[in-house]
Amino acid sequence: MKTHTESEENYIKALYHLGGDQPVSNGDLAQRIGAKGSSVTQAVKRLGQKDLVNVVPYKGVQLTQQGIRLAKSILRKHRLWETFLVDKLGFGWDEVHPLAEQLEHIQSEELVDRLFKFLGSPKHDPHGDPIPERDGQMPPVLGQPIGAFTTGAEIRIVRVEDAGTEFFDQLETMNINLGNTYEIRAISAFDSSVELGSSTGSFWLSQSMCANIYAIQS
Amino acid sequence: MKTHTESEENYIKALYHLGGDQPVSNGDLAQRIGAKGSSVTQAVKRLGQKDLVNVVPYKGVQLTQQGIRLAKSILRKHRLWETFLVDKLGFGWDEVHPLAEQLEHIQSEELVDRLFKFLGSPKHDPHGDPIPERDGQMPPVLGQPIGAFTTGAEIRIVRVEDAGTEFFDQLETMNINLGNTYEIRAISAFDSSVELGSSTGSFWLSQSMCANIYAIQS
DNA sequence: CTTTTATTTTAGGCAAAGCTAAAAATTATT
DNA sequence: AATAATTTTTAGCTTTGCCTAAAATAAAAG
Ligand SMILES: [Mn+2]
Ligand SMILES: [Mn+2]
Ligand SMILES: [Mn+2]
Ligand SMILES: [Mn+2]
Repeated sequence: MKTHTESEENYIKALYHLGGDQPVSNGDLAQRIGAKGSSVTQAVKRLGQKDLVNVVPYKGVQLTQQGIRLAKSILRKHRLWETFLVDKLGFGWDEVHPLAEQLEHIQSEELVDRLFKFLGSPKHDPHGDPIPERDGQMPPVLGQPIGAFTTGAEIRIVRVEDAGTEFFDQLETMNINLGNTYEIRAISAFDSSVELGSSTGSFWLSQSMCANIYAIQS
Repeated sequence: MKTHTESEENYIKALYHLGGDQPVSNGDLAQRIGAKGSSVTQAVKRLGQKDLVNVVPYKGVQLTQQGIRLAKSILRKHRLWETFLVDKLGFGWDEVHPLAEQLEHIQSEELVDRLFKFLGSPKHDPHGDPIPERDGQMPPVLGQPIGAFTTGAEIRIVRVEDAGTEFFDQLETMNINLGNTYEIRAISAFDSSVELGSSTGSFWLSQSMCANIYAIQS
């Protein structure tokens, strides 16, 4: 197991996010990384020499098996650290991402294993995203958008999209958290907003809020 | 509060370790960092431009007030993370230093504050070294070398020097830990080794072991 | 099937951080 | 005080990682 720079790891993670095992265009990667295309061309050339990606000039970049393995291990660390920050240190789920962006680059298998156990061997992070296992297996991606249910359904919130600070703020002010259960009271034929009900009352959720909140039938 | 590179922070920490607020020679710094003198000359020039150090060519480098503040904040993080790794994740005290060397560079005041509280506002790290306070104040440096006590004294181990893996291994096999209490049974006039006694028996400690173990009268 | 537009790569620069080898300054020794 | 030994600095090179501007290629439009 060689050791990689933070920049390299960020490229690998971006590639995994954008394409999984499929090719990704130079432009998309540049956008995601926040660098210019020319920098990306260079960077992926370096990654190619380390057999982390296959590069076809003008066509796209694709993670190798080795690259995918690395991507998952970084994602595992990212999501474990987010879990630590929320569960143990009491951070809000909107605050943890930038911190995990740093912590995910700490290198130590031993540390990851111990952290995992310390957190109670979690399968999902504070946003409900699956935490890759040691061996690279992925737990299920949970839930479907709230808008996909029908009136009368009893649902439990299991995942939220990372849709920016304002979205998380809105969740907070509406007191919506993972694990909350609601009944679908109504779905507006006009604007697709949804009325959720619980023991404490009911409220309406806009379509764009609903699109970023995932639930399962409970 | 600007943000610093890992390399910069390591230079600052090395300067604090070697000289505190006093000047440090290029050679000593190079040795500590593990780089060549020429690289160090360049590096401290950069630090000088950021007002973290004062450089007098051919004479030495000295931390500024700002540099000292930074050094302490890094040391605080280093020791808090070591405490976390030992107290919460169950690492051995010989394993944590290299990990803390990475974790100390994570930037977030909020994280440090929360970690500090989570750990129970500790004043000393797992080796007994003082953890700088938020404001830069230093808790006392505890204890004196075991060889400094006289026969009959009741002592409690409060600190150990970082004298390498073999030293820590020896501590482990002898089951010596912070907080342990002993009676000084004898001090050899021949080789300055010390006989320590407890309820479970007694044993001899070599002079070089004693020199790296610090205790207080209890 | 050209021509225009958009994307990607090349070429040339720059800063951080390291290296080696040579020059300069300091310190130690006759 | 002069010379020898040690330490420090300069000069010149390397790699990573990012930039801008220009050239090359691919994709879209006419
Ligand atoms: Mn995240
Ligand atoms: Mn990252
Ligand atoms: Mn340490
Ligand atoms: Mn460090």
